[in-house]
Amino acid sequence: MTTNFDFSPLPPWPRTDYCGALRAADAGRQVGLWGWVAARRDHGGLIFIDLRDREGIVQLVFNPERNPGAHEIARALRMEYYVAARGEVVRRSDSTVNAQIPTGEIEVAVAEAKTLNTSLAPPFPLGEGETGNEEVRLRYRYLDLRRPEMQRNLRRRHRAVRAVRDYLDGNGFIDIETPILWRPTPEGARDYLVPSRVNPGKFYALPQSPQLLKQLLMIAGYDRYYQIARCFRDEDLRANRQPEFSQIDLEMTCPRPDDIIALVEGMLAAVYRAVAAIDVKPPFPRLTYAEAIDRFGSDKPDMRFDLELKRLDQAFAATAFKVFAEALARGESIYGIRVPSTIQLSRRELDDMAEGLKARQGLGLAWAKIAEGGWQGPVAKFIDDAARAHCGRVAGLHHGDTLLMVAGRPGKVRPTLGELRLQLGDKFGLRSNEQLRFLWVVEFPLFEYSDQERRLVSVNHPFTAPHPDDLELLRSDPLKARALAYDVVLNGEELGGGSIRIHNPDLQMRAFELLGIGREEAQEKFGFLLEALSYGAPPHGGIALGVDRLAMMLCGTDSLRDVIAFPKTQRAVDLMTGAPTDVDPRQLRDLSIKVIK
RNA sequence: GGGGUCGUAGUUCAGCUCGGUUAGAACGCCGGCCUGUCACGUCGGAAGUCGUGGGUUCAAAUCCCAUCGGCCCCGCCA
Repeated sequence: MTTNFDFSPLPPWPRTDYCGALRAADAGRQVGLWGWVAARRDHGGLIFIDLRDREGIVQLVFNPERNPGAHEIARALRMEYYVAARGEVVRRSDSTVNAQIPTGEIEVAVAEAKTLNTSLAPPFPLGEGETGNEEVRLRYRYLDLRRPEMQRNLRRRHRAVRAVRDYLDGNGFIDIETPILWRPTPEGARDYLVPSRVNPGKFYALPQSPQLLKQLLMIAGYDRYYQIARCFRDEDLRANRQPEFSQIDLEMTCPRPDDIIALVEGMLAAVYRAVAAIDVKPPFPRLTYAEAIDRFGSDKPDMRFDLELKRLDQAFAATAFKVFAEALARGESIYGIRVPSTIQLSRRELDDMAEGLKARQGLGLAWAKIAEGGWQGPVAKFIDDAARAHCGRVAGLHHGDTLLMVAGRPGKVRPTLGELRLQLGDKFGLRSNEQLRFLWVVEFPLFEYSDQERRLVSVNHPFTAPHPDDLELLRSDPLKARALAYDVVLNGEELGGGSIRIHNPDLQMRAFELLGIGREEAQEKFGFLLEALSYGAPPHGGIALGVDRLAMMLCGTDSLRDVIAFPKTQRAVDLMTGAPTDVDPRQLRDLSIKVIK
């Protein structure tokens, strides 16, 4: 710890430029620079300092003969000292140009320098291309954020958000803030609760999203609303999930799904243009939910590669292969994946794959290599020519391909093969970030059955409008009813989702009933919504997109922590500040809260 | 709640299978020398509760048990 209380006044010269912004054209100019010492090369006589600020680094030269005062200061400089320097930009001689850095054609001959602050030796290197242990990086996040990569990531995120704001503003959307202290909601993720001191024993909840608030803004007549909204969900973390995150949240009156889809396509195109100078070309392809599940085993398929699932029930309708015949007799299905000849799976790899499926999913894997002389593999002999021909047609088999086959309930087989498909994609380098494959998944089901809760639950949320063609199904077979909901997917990552909302109070009440929310509970928890819908609520709908995930894609990283300034660990802890922490008993008393352990 | 993986100098890592002298390397740090380096060079030096606790053993970084923490995944995430 330093005991030096010299709070240096600022130097008498102004900062004229950013270090990293100087170029050959600046030669001859007198400049003032402030920055951190990124490298120090002391030749005993000449001293070179790489000075870094947010725009990059530039080389400072301290010459003991020309400026002994400045040279004396440079001798004491160490890594990460914060320094002000004044001097002339000079063109480097040909032999000393450094082509590796943007400022390499010039350097600054320092006439005067001042150390504005000293620094302890940094606990990890802050240079380009260096990353340390994430635990240490998070503990000293303010140093980690000095690293050029992190500076780049956060500024890309900034540019993306700016492009979104410009685009939505240009389309007549109004930015309106909504409360962070809100009310707990049944359904959905676990709420973060905030105790109310003024109302002992009562709690606010942090919003999981401003869903109902933006609906109320539509009812209130703002017509087009957006917000970069902070959302909170008290669920376990993942590489792409933090407990607090940001959404581009928007809502408009009287949209058709196509209107929202076109709007978002334009927005994403604007973002990619502004941030990455990449031309993404709407319209994006669309798949229905049913098709996505059937062909890719996922509601957010990665479209960068093929390896589609193929239903082979027909091919094996009359098979003598006992395992398949019995599965079909049980009403199960057989799905296959054609692995093209460009991907050669060894016997060992196939065995490992089969073992994995057996152990984790209890599913058996059958496979066959399509060789010149016919099918080869442990089960080939059980599969007759008719079935082979049929598989060949359905899956488009060629010589050299491998066909993977699994029998079981579609509800189990498809997601399992969908997962296997992604593993194969990873393993064989088919998921390159060079490609951008956007996709809309539409016509989600309105409800699904929750084994855990033993009731219907919303696939999207309880305010999602049913497809107008499926209103009758709400009575007869609600599980078959489709929703006016749509998700936008990029490279297998869900970027966002939205829907047309219910604007009729009776229909909304019907939806609550189907979810097992009785009249009384609905009134208590959503009375304000039902009431608002009764006052001339216009039809409305919208969407929300994850800002953090979008930033991840734009930065080509696979961790959300790389695009969030102060993220939390997997156990939802902030390693820098130690939050969450114990609190003073007095605070708890004020809140009428007793902690039980 | 569960599975996997990692934890050794400030940092990155080796050593751990098969227990045995003083736990090594590189980078960083400190000091000397050095006027064209840019990962400067060069000479010298300091630096370790081997995550923590317990056990086995004559002896534990190494084997066993528990525990804490980082990361990845399952469950969870309307």
